[in-house]
Amino acid sequence: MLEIENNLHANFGYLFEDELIAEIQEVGVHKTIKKDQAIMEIGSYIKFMPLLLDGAIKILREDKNGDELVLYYLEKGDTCAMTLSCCLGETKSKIRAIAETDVNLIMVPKEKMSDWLGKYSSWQAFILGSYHNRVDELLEAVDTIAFLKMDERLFKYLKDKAMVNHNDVISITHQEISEDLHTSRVVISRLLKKLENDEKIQLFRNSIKVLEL
DNA sequence: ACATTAAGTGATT
DNA sequence: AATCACTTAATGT
Repeated sequence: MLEIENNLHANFGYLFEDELIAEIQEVGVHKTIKKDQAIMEIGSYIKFMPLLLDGAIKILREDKNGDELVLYYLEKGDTCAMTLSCCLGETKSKIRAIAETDVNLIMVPKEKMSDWLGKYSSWQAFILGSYHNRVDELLEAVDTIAFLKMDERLFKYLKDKAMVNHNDVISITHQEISEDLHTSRVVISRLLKKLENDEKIQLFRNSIKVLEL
């Protein structure tokens, strides 16, 4: 429990007043989620708002055929923007969230969200700020998909992944990458080979090392 | 030794 | 950039 308290202070202390931190501790539930576990599914209602303490979360969009597309990652100190709009509007989630790494987070009941908006200016700033950040990241994702060619998208994907994992060696198969980027395995294999020839990455079985960060 | 899975490649659209 | 068809290489049983 002490650990969680320290964690809260470390990640959100510079943002929130002590009273707010205390309230979060009171009503929030600490949760640990293992790598690859789903945190939020498309169509599900949201009852809690997550505050990320540790780890990274992958945010995906999915089409009717079940094909996925990675939008962006959440890291410590972030919260999920989808939750914000869902909680306020009582709508279903339109995205899917999967734990990229083992994740530590605090679930805050959604009722508290609006309570705190009036009560704490730091909370208001945080909510507005993270909403702003998410919109930015979403626009970046749109740019990436619309304007970058597949090879650039792929390299960006690898760099982002290395970043959130704090590790330049990524454990993944070509097949899995192709699913995240919504393309085929053959295309990924070929582009990866090109990137390796350009000495931007090194290829191994089941893993890739990113050289240029 | 055999089966399975991951990755590399040429050809076609 | 997608798909097919095939090969090669690594790994599991």
